[in-house]
Amino acid sequence: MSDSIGRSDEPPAYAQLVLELVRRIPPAKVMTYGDIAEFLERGTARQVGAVMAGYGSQVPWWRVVNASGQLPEQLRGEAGANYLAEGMPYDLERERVRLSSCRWDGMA
DNA sequence: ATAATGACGTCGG
DNA sequence: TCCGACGCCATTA
Repeated sequence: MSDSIGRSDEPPAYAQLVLELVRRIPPAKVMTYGDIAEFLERGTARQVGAVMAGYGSQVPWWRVVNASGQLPEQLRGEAGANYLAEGMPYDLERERVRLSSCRWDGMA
């Protein structure tokens, strides 16, 4: 066990913080990995990426993109479908969202 | 203890 | 705009 709590197989505390935040990103809005780390004042963009890689499937993962408004090659297809479905400002040609108009600051 | 590895980010050319 | 070099930092080898 890595920690004394050793409690079950649920996501580590940090992962839960990230997942909670991702869950509240409104439809047609996104946050970058770096935005999330900054908002939580915890971890770094890389850390957030690691959380998404491990538990992303449990949340609206397509609303978390890199600073270029993109996701890894393999997820672009599925993400694109969601973007179109919720009206996300999306550049089909470059396969990336327009951060200038859909970036969310974390405030409702 | 050292090195490689990532759903990353900034900067310079 | 695109791309490579670096910096970053927990995790894994």
